[in-house]
Amino acid sequence: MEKESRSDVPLGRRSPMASTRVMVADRNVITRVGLRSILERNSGMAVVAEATTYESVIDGVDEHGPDVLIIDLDLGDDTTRGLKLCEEISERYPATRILVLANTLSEMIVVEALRRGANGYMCKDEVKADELGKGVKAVQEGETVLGRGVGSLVARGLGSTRGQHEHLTDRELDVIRAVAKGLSNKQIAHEMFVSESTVKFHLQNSSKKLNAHRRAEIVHRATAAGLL
Amino acid sequence: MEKESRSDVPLGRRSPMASTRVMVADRNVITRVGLRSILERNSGMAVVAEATTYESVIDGVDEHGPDVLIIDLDLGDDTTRGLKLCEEISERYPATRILVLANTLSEMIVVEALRRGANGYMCKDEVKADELGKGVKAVQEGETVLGRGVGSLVARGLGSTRGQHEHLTDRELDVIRAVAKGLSNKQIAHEMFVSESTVKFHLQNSSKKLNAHRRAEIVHRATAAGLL
DNA sequence: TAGCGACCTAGCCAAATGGCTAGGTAGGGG
DNA sequence: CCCCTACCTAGCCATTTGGCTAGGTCGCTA
Repeated sequence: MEKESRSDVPLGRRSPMASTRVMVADRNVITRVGLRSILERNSGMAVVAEATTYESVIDGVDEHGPDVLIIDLDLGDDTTRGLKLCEEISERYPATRILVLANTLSEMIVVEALRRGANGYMCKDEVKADELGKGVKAVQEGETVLGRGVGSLVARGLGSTRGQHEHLTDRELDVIRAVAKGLSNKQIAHEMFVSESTVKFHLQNSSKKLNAHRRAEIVHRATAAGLL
Repeated sequence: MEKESRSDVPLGRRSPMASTRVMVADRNVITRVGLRSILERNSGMAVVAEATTYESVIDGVDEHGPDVLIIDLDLGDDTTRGLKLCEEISERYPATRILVLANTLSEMIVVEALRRGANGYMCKDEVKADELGKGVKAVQEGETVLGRGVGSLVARGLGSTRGQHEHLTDRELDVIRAVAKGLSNKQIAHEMFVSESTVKFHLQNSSKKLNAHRRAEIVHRATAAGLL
C-alpha cells in the first residue's frame, strides 16, 4: 500500500486508504464471488463494482472509475464484443487499467486484446491465488502482465515470423459457423444467398488468416480462439 | 420426475448441526474460493476438502467422506477421465452424492455423467448464487438436480427419438483429434500406423455416433462436448 | 461356444474440397 | 482521386471426402 504514482487519476474517487479499487466483469457468479474474496481478503483491495453483461461494463466504469477492470472477454455469445469493449474503455477511460481474465488461452485473442488496450492477460485455470493480487497491482502501476502460460505462448508466436492475425471478417465468420454445422459449400451458398464460389473465396481467406489448410482445422482454430 | 423418499441417507455421517459437508474438485482457484464463500456464507455448509487433479479426488473423498462432491469434469486435458471418476466414486462411495459443475453445456456429457452416477449437473455460467446451495442440498437428499438450461437441453434430447450416445472409443477420439489438426486421412493413417481405410472406418463410426455428416461437424461437436 | 464390441482392411464411385488464377463492385480514408 | 478493404463471381483440376458393401482378428462375456 505504498504506491501513489500516477497523478492523472481522479483522486477524489479513491478511498483515503489508497487501496486499489477494482471492478469485476464476469457472467459467472462463482468467479465474481471468488475474485472478491481473494482480492479483498489477501490483497486489501476493494471490489467496487461488478458487471455481467457487455452493456453494463461501460456504465460501471463510468460510474465508479475503478483503478483496474478485471474482465472476462466472453460476456455473452460473442468474444469479439469483449475485444471492442477493451478498445472503447482504454480510449474513453485511460485511468482505468484493464486486466483480462480468460477461460481459454489463444494466442490470437491475447495479442488482439493487448493491441486493443488491455494491460494484462491471465488464464483462470492457470493462475494461483497470490498471483491475482500481484497481477492487479502490477497492472495498476502501468506494467503489462502476462499470467502463467500466457507469456510463453505469446513469445512463441512472436518468434514465428508472422505477426498477421488480421481478424476474420463478419462474412468469414458466418461461413465458418456454417461449416461447423456440417454444411457443404453449396448449402452454405444457398443459405447466404451467394454463389458457391464466394463461399470458397471466404474459406480460402479464412484459411490463410488462421493458417489452416482444411475446413475441419478452420473450425477447430476458430473454436479454440473463441470466435464461434 | 418428482420423488420424495429419501429416508435412505446415511445419517451417521452427518454432523450434529446437520450441516452439509462438501468437497470441491476444480482446477480453478477462483472457482474454489467462490464456491466456498457462497456455500459457507449463505447456506451454512462446510467445504471440508478440495482437489485440483483427478488423482486427488478419490483420496479426498476417501479421507473426508463428504456428503456432496462438487466436481468439474475437466480437471486436466481429458474430460472422459472425469466421467470415469464419476463412475468409480458412485460405486465405491455411494454415500457421497455427486454434483457436476461444468463450464460448458453438452447434452452428451450431461447424459453420460448422469448415467455414470452423477446426481446433478449445473453450468457455472448459468447458475445463480442461491441455486447453488439449494442444488447441493437437493442432491444430498437424493434428488436429481439439473441446473438452468440443463433440464431443457436434456428434455429436448430425450424427445428426439435417439437415446444412443454410445461414447466414442479411444481410437475414434485419436482420429478426430488428428482431423482437428487439419490432417488428411492419408496423413492420419501414416501417423497412426494403420491404413487409410481404417481412418475412414473410424470416422464413419464417429459420424454416426455424433450424428454428423462432415468431418468439420465432427470436430465441432466433439469440441463442444469437451472431448477434445 | 457363440456373440459382441473394438479394431483393422479393401475397393468402389459420386460428390466435395483445396488451391489456384483472374476478374468484378462499393465504400472509406488519405 | 487513388488505394485499400470487404465483398462477390467464374473456371480449372488434382486430391480428398462421404457413404457404401464386404470382409478379417482379438478378447471378453453370457
